Amino acid sequence: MRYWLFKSEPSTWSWNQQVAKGDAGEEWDGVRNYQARNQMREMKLGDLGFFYHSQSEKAVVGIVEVIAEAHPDSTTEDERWECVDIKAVRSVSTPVTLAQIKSDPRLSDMVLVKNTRLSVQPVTSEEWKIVCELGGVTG
DNA sequence: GCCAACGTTGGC
DNA sequence: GCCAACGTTGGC
Repeated sequence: MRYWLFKSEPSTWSWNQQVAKGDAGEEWDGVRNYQARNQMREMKLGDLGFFYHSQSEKAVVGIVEVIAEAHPDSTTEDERWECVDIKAVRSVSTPVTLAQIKSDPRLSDMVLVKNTRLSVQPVTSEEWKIVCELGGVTG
C-alpha cells in the first residue's frame, strides 16, 4: 500500500465535486506532465491519497482511494497520457493547510513543499500519518 | 498581479 | 544534444 497526493484547483475540480461522484469515482484526467503521469502508473488498486486544493485554499481537504489503475486519458487522443480513477473516501475533520505543513519540521521533505508544481505526488507513510493526525483523521 | 521555479519547445 | 525562449503553475 502506497500513499499519494492529488492536487487540484478548486475552480477546476473541487473536493465537493469529487464527493458528489460517490463510489463511482472519477478519472483524474487532464494531467499533461510526465512526472505526474509516472506517479499514476505506479499506483495500485486500494492505494490512498490526499486531495489537495491549490490556489486560494492551499490545504489537504480529503482522502481518496485509487479504484482503477492507469489507463488512457479519455480527454485526449494522445496516447502518451494516462490517468487513474479515484473516489472520495472521507473528508478530513480539519483541513491541513500548506502553512501548517511548512511549519512542521517533520514534513519539511514533503514533495508538496519541495516541488510545489508537481500535481501528483508520492507521500511517505510517515508523512501520511502526520498529516492525518493534523487533519483529525483517526484512520 | 507578480514572480520564481520548472517543464517544454524548437533552433542550431 | 544543448540551451535559450517561452508557457504554465502556484505561492505570496
